[in-house]
Amino acid sequence: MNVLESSIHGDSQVVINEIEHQKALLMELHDIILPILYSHNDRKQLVQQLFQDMFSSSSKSISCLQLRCNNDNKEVNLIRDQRNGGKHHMKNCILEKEAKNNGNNRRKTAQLIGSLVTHEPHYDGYQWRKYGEKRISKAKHSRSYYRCANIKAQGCRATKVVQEQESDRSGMVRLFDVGYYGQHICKKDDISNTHGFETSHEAIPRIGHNNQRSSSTLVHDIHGIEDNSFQNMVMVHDEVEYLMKDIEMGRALDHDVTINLQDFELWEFSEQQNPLNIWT
DNA sequence: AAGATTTGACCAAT
DNA sequence: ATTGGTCAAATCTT
Repeated sequence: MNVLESSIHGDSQVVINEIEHQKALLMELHDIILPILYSHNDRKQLVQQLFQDMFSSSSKSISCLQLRCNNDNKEVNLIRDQRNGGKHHMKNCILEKEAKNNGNNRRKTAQLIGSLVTHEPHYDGYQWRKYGEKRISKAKHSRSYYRCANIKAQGCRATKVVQEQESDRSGMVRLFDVGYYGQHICKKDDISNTHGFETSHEAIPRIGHNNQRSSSTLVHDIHGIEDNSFQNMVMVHDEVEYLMKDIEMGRALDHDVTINLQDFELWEFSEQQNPLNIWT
């Protein structure tokens, strides 16, 4: 790994830290402002919605960055293996083994390839179809099971499992554990409806409010960018759009965060191990 | 009508 | 017997 690559991932960590910092400040501001507005119910609702939108937007940015880093690492490793003619063969063997196990679909056979904790479990750049939900003993929230939407068209057998965590601060923050199983073998833009960056699953309902969205989180018109040599890459430029929106918000809150657009494009070629340790 | 989600049933693992 | 992952019919949405 060269110095440039190292600095690129370092930058992404800096951005994540800054956004986390913004979120913390937002929470503080939220706790200060809400009590002041106790007698102005109409404004209070609006302000609460604005806070919710800003918080949600920051969370999306972090999710994007985290997943981005992970996908880069996986893709880069794959490309390196292809160059070396080595581990890639092993990967194919694993996939074949998974396919052969098809007869036993009642038990999970795909290996866990990663997990993360996020506020936006449905916002990871892939399209998923829910195929089950289960109440888990001793857990407050049920667990949801999703398959890649490309299973029919391309036989992509990737799945993910989402479960909301029980911890909760002030009712405003909801955290979800997301586990990813099996590698994506699909090209994402083969799905008929690729306008949404989020999964087609309905968005997580907002707490203590109707589901109307303010202008800041209105429908994002996002389209995937496919690079033949980097299939399954997430949509770099669209993430940058999101990030720029969040940076604008950061400026509004008087936090000076700078992002070099070129850095994000360069991530596709970096070879560093996961610097964030988000995949456990 | 087609596609997506919900939900109870089924079944393997423990 | 219990748990949790998956199936598939029913239902909902577009």
